[in-house]
Amino acid sequence: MTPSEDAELAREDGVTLWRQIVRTLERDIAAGAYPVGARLPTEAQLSARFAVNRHTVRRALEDLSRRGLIRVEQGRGSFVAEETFDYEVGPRTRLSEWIRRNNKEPSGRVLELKEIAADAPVAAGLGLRPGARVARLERLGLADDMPVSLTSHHFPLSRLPGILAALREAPTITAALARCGIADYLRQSSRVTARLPHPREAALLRTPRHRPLLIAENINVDRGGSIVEYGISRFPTPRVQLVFEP
Amino acid sequence: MTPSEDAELAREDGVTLWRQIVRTLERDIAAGAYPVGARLPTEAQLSARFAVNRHTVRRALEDLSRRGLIRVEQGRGSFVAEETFDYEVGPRTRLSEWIRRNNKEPSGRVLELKEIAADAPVAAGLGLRPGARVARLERLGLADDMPVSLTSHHFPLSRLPGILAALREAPTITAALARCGIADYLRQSSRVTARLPHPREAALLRTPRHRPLLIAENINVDRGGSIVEYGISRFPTPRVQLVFEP
DNA sequence: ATGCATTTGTTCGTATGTATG
DNA sequence: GCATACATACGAACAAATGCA
Repeated sequence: MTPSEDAELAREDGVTLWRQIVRTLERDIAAGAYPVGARLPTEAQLSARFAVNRHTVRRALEDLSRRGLIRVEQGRGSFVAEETFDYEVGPRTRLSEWIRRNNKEPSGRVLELKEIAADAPVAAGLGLRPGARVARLERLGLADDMPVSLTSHHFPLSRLPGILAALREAPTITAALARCGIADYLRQSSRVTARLPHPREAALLRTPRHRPLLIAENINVDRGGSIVEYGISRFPTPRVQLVFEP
Repeated sequence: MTPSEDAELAREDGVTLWRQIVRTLERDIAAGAYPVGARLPTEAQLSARFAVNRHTVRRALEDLSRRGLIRVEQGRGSFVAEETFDYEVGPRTRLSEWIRRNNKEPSGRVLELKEIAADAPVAAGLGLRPGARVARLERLGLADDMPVSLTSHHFPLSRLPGILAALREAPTITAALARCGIADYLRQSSRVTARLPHPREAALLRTPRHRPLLIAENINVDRGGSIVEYGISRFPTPRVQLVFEP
């Protein structure tokens, strides 16, 4: 499938040039000339193809971008928008289940697993005092090999002495907590903010440096209400969006 | 309280100079040497104080800025970050009530109020077809004259024919909906993402252009479950954070 | 680390067509 | 017909982000 050959634009027929370009590109995308994720021609190429000024092309691209059909990245180009993941956050949502519901193959890569002393934010999240011993697990979440999350999990070693060994052997956090006697746990609260990624985060999550991350700090409690985990998750936008339903 | 007198940095001790500067400034801020909102010394002054190159100071300031402890403004200086608002989002949270709970004086500025044709996202949010008539209210939310939100509210005119007049006269959305017979409404879902602000948004919310906004799309329903409002809220980070509790 | 080429983003200015009164 | 206002379109130059050698 190739882009429309007929690039002739009708001037002075009551339809603005940029709107005609929008229609043409929309047809090309719908017809599969530019598949999902593919890069469109550069603005310079498009302005040559349609024999208009680059501004006119930009206006058309801006319209397509606003309506979510394409995504424009400075210095890289314009791309046909790909599917986004809606992470439906509920009290017992588990990342892997959510990925599976989206018909993707979940996987994870452990980046770090060790015992550390809690710094101020971690201590506050776990309700401990700074310096307390905690287990930290940093993990990259993937859906069909596309990174969707980067999470630092923290577990209080005072309450869960065997968690380090359990995490080394168990495939998931749910399984590791079960080995430590936590049969079930619930999300008590989620604090959400956003910031630009550090270079390492951008590389791991395969996202441009100027594209913000969603940051979610989660506190998970056992059935008795005691805190068993404090996690800081980083999600690449707009690839991942969080959906909260009461 | 004055800044640490001891500005000596240890070289070649395994901790980079900029990280030592970070620690020193963190201590100074925590100790109240630089109170909230105060301006830090200029980069030149700091580089003299620590006897390092200005680049090294900048690296330290960048780290503090990333973590939200300070806020750097081109041409003005660096300032100790002010208090942040945690917006606790529940099924019946109202922005003005939340601001009041934070001991701030809520106010709002109507930027736009008119009837428009629904574009695709708005139509999807309201469960209408594109082109349907909707009322759109754009409003800047303020807490003690500090901008905390910029929201585009959309109301279906088919269900709420009198909403435009009601919004012109009523001070709040809750009151306007009450005039149209909606005594109560609930948040059905919130979709959260993030992006960098447009220039207009940055100016209105008084936030730097490289600081991301949290974007929350909310769907509000009446007691019967019908959609009465679809809103797109933009919150400046890290001044505002969203907290979801089930 | 540095520079370079590529690409999008922004801001000037200018000209023209269209709708309005 | 004329004056005005507004959106459209074009041109040029520079800024900023990215990727690569």
